[in-house]
Amino acid sequence: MDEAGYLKAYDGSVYEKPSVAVDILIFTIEDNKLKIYLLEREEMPQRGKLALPGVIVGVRESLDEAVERCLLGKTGFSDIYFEQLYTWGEVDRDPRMRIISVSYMALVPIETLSGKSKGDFTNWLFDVDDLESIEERLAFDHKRMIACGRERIRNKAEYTHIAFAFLPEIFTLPQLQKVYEILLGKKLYKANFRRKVSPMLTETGEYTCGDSHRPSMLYRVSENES
Amino acid sequence: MDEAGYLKAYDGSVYEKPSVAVDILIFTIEDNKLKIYLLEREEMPQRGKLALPGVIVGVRESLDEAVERCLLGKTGFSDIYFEQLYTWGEVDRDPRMRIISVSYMALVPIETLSGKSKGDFTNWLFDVDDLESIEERLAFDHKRMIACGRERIRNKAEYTHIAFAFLPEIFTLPQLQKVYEILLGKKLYKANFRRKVSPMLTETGEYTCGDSHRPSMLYRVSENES
DNA sequence: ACAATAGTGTCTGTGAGACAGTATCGA
DNA sequence: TCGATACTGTCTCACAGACACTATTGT
Repeated sequence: MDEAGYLKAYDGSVYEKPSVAVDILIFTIEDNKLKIYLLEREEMPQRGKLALPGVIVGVRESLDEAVERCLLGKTGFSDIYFEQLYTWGEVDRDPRMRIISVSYMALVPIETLSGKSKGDFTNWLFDVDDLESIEERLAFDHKRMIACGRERIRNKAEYTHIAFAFLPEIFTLPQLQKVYEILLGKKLYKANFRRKVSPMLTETGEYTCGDSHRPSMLYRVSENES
Repeated sequence: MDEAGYLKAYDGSVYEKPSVAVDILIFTIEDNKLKIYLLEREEMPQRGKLALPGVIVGVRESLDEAVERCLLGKTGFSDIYFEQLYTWGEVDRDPRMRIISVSYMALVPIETLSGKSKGDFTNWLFDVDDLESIEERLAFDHKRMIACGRERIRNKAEYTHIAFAFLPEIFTLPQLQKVYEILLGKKLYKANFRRKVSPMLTETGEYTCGDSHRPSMLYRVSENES
């Protein structure tokens, strides 16, 4: 019934198919800013413009597998948290051909990126809350995709634990608070914040040191949370 | 570069493409229950099983246009509220061929459905909170799609106004409360509920009558809301 | 001693939850 | 008058917000 890209209907007629891609919004926190990983396009059209990493979905590959293939190829990592965002299906969103894009977002601690990196990642990290400055350089409809991801992060920071995805296993409460403030885009009160998050954390008993001020206790996420 | 279903890569090789479909979860409220519209499949495979209405997305048609085409074809209506839910991309979710499904949910008042219906709709409406009883009759992976939609409704009922999509323009507060109770799956306190919703409603001044008890004021959603 | 940041105690106001009461229809 | 449902008043308690206070490091 399905032969290599054509769809044969019951009346025998044959239809063209759209292509399907996944595009990935890789977010991280660097210099107290929420940043996104973008690549400079090397091919026409839109050559030189900034684009999300993405791949065409193969016919024998699930969407999640395509995401993992893309993440592994672009960053050298597997084992990264990601979730589906939205599927963009306008006819003319890509000038080359009809292509439907399933967007995902991945959240990574900056330590992971710069640690085993191949190539210099930080050159390709852009402040998400200052997109205006690179607005003209963004390819296709990737600007609104990023806006969509930014909103999702803001919302999910309120009622889920995505903030932890930006931190290593062990972290301090001031670090965690800073992440929340960046994701939510507003200052928080220390005492209230600590009351709120402490029930889901476990003390390690260890402290930071060498900071020329009072040390900070190190925590990890409790077993039953995460 | 793109010829009728094949994707030609830069090295000249040619890849097969997946097909793309939209599947629609049409929800309504009937007999104080949240129900979903399902069709009995007339073709193999899974003939006789219950399936969501859906269509294959054409190459010159956006996802939203495909949804509208499907809604119009199955229900005879345009102008229905719908939103995208999730995109399902496992390789073997359909035994016939590789097909990626973008699921949407549509919310309609039962009056709209039964009003200008073509055919008897209520025969195809199933209680969403009693899926176990028809679990074996559900086609493909449509059961988990419905579960996904059910959850979305429960969540969005808390912080958005989707409840109104199930009601006509004019309604009473007891009616509205009942809708919320069905969507959330729990009883609410009358006084608290009224305090919460009344700020976004406008009184019409009209009342219900003939009900053998105290009449109920009729409301509509205020201009700046909805 | 001082700068700097970590961490705590406590007051206040708002709002959800719970429940008891009053109002108004048809029969 | 009574059954039934619409609608209102008010108490309590938990918790977010706000702010002032104490604690502990390096220099």
